[in-house]
Amino acid sequence: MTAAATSKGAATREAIVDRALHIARTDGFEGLSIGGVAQAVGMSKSGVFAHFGSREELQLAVLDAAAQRFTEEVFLPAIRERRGLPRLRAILRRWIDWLHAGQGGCPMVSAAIEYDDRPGPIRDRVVEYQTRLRRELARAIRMAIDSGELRADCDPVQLAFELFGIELALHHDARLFGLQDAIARADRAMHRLIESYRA
Amino acid sequence: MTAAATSKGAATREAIVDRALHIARTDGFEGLSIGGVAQAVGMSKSGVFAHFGSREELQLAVLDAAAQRFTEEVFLPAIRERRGLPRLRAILRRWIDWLHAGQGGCPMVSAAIEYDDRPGPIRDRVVEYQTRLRRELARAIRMAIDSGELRADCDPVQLAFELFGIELALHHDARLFGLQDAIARADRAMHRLIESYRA
DNA sequence: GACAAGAACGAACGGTCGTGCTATTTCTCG
DNA sequence: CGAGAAATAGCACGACCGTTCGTTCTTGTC
Repeated sequence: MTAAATSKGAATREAIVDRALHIARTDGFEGLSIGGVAQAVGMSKSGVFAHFGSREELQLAVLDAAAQRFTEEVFLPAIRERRGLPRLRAILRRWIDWLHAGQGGCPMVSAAIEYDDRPGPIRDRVVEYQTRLRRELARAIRMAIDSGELRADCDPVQLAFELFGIELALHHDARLFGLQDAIARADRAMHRLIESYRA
Repeated sequence: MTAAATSKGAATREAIVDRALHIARTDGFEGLSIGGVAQAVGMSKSGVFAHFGSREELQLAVLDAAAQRFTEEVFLPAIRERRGLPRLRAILRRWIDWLHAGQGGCPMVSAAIEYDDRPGPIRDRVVEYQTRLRRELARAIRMAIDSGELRADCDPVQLAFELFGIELALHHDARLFGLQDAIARADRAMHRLIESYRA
């Protein structure tokens, strides 16, 4: 049937994307090459190529995979926490963990810097994911306002911007200056920031 | 003599670096190619190559040029302001201007993301420049503490970290979401942050 | 076990990459 | 002006790039 016979193909495709994501963490998305990925998964170039049809499609697939994992490891577990500050704190906590989980930098950060000046499908999708991320973060903040834990005059979008900045600085310092100091700085910055918005 | 006869060569070398810096703004440092730069300045590949001896030396020269311009346009003009908050504010002001002055993202930000996981001379120099930047920023903050404008219990390194995060978020949002909103967010965030450390 | 469909391979393509080498042009200075 | 040095061009090289094509091997179905 039309929907069947995808067991083997889908499995190797997943394996390819997984390895490619690993490569993109250190070499960036523009550093992804069909040949390099093929060698990493132990396949031929044309074998890898056949799964995507173009390099750009491979890059998009890797970007999608990165976004999906971020959602699964940062946002989804956090909804087990009570709405409001606990959930917001859980998101920030897991976000920090995410930034230094695997080796190599966050793929979404790399993609944002690499394509912020290059129009095309990849940039479009980066904007889409970053917009969604910021919206979800603002949503969690808004819940903390509604529950009375943050002040009513707190602008969720503004706080989301400021928290995002701390995550970026953490990402930067962790990779360039050292992990432990960066986490301490980020923890303290977030604590100070949230306290300044406390009801 | 050994120190003479460098007029013409140095001039074209500067022109090459200037154009290369322009390219690196949009394509990143890994996007720099001898051939691409040569075409941009209207020279032959080997002509450009002779000035640097390797691609990496060209990349380093571009990185140095970016750092020098940043110092000239952000830090040097700010020392005309009185020590303390005015000078700190001047730095932040010009830093914001710098981020959206030329088209293309900030080369130092690109370099930091591109090489944070790639050991080598380029990464080493990026770390050096970022360390210096953070130290100078902390120095300006310390002056504002000494002058009594910021609280004595303010940690200069911590505040420098937090301000740096806002600049990164500004850079990110300006290029992905739009300049005006990002500047407004960053301005407000910096104002809030500094007020929270006011004596 | 036959057969069709999917998956992977291997070779080849035009192109660009960085890097040498050798001429040739251009500048500099006595 | 002319000698010598510096600057640039031209060409070739091996390697890798993304992509195409035809073939082979594997897989699942009757």
